[in-house]
Amino acid sequence: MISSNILAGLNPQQREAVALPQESALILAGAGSGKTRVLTTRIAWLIQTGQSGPHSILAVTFTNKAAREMLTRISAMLPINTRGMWVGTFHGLCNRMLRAHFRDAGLPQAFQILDTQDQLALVKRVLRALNVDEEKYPPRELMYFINNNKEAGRRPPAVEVQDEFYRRMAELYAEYERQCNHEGVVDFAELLLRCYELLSRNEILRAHYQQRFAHILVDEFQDTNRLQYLWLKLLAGAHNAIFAVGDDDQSIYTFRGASARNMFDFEREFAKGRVIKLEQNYRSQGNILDAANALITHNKNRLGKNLWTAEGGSEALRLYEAPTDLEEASFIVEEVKALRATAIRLSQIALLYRSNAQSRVLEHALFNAALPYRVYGGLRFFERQEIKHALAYLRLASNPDDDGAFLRVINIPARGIGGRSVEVLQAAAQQRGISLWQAACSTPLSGKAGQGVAQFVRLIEQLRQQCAPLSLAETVELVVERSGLMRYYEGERDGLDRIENLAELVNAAAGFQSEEPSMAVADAAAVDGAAQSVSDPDPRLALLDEFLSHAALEAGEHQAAAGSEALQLMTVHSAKGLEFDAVFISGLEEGLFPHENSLNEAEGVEEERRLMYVAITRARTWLYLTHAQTRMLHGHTRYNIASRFLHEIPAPLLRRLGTSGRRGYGTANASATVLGYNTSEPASPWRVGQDVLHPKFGNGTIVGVQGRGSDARVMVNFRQAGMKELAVEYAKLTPAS
DNA sequence: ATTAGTGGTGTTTTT
DNA sequence: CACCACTAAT
Repeated sequence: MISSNILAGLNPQQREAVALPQESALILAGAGSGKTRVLTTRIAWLIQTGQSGPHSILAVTFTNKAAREMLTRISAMLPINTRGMWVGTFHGLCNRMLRAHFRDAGLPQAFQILDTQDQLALVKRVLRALNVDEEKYPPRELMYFINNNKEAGRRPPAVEVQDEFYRRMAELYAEYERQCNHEGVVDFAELLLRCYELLSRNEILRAHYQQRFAHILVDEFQDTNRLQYLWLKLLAGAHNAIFAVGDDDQSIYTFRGASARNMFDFEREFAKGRVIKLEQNYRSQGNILDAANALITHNKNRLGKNLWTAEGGSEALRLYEAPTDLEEASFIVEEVKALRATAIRLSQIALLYRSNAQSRVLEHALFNAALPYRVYGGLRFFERQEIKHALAYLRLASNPDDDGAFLRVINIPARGIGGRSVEVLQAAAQQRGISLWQAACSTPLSGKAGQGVAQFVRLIEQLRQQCAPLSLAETVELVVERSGLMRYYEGERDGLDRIENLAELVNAAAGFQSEEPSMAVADAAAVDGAAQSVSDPDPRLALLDEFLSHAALEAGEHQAAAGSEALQLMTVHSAKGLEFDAVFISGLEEGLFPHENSLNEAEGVEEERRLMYVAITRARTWLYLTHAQTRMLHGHTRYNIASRFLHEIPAPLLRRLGTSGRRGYGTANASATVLGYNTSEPASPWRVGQDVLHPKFGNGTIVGVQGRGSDARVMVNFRQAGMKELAVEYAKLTPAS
């Protein structure tokens, strides 16, 4: 049997999972237990044993990285064309389906996708158009409100309103929707909801896809939200098998609506008891795994699972307490150099942190030490200002009713159209129920602004015509040139980088068109018996729209050359699914990790702990845990105590490195300056780590001190009342043991 | 209309 | 600190 090749090297549980019959099942797979391997091998096995063609397989992941990884691995196992398979993120797959059936979904062919920036801008525009008080209805909050509701599958009428505030929020949600439909744009959540509604309302399409995808495989199932669950359920119908792989201990996206409930529901509704646990870890050495296991047992809400490894004992975890964040960074630099000297590749070393803001200090130190590094996250390629400008022109060329794109570039480069003129256009558009573009075409303005608008209209019209016969790369090149963006940045201060990025955008387009022949046409044509849903998309325009979708959905993950020998810097969230020989987890401080915003939420700390669990289990051999006594944040020095998670790791697993750990308090003058204290001043009783009693809030621990003398303020974490900032002069604090 | 400068404010994590 | 929204000066 050929299939024995594929199954070789798997342990009994993995093998059982891969070769399950065609029924739904839940695979509870711990970190490093070969989850991705099982998933990809399952696909290969289904195909190789002739149980399924590539055409019948749909695999969903959460990140584009994971999707690519999966395709690579499948191609390595089987010499087949993976084109027939649907492999991608929920958003990517929904987009693909909506592009193929835009008419049935009630969308214009050239519908555009809003990223978070665009969405927030649109929300603000809606609020402004209605003269809503932004103090009372903060744009951000409205955006979350909209997204949360969509992710729960609720359109405005279905929103439960308890009070006036939420009644109004629901109204604004409806207004936002109206505007989106007008402009032909969809946000991330809309992709999912719209696709779900398309399938649930259109029987022909639903039947088609249900018949097609006999095998649905889901990675990182613990991260699915309600709507995604319902979407899967719809697609599975009564007969298809869902093979779901997940780990409740690695659920770190509940803030985005992910719910462990889905795992319970799935087991009940689909798997019906077919649950396989993968508990053998092939990644980490003993001590690292012991630390992870010990940590996670502090969580109450678990399905229960314990990882073990056949690997023997190992290096202790290394713990380092730095006086400042700067010294934490230089410690890391030194250790990285030492690791490199023992022939560890830089690309096998990761520096992890809780929030993106922490990367600056690290980057600075690495730069000075001339260590090559690569930062994931932060500002991505397609989110850069100059790129967004260029994309806005492209969007207008495809869909001129996109008001967001219109506003972004109406006066870039400057055409003499100021806020005043834009307001006139907006008023005209609103009054007549038309887009800004239509208003610009039909509203005569006087003077310089009028000329500017006319010039802009002509430019866009020219672009639309001239692009028609061109390839994607040529289109992008033309737009970048003719829009005047190149010239505009030639005159700017930091324009050089931006010009390079614009050139890079042309390259990206060239790469895209060669590797991504338009799918929408083929997908639509593949639906037999649904002739009315087959639209007649112009393949060239479709390719431009696919490129624009790609820009929104995949914001350009690698900006540095992938695979280059560089240190890997990223947040813990983006490290999920990856593994490294050596891992540094930095900033292990109360308030940072666990993040202070999570302390007030009911399940907040448990999620932070899962996050820490994810971080620890990224490491194969070496794991460094670092924290700093003081840290610059938001322009202020903060005084932090060690993260509770450090106390939850058994002491014998840890080895303290370096200093006395107390350096910086009172001894060296340099440190005293850093701390902002005058060394001659008597030590204040209010110090980080001090337990205190407050008449109203009860017992707590000081976690931060700011200022001194009568201005002094302390941050106290109260056991009952949570975090409070108090002025020492007024708060009746007493030291407690 | 555009620019520079100011002051106030907020902030996790990501498709 | 960094991003904004608003104001004053060109």
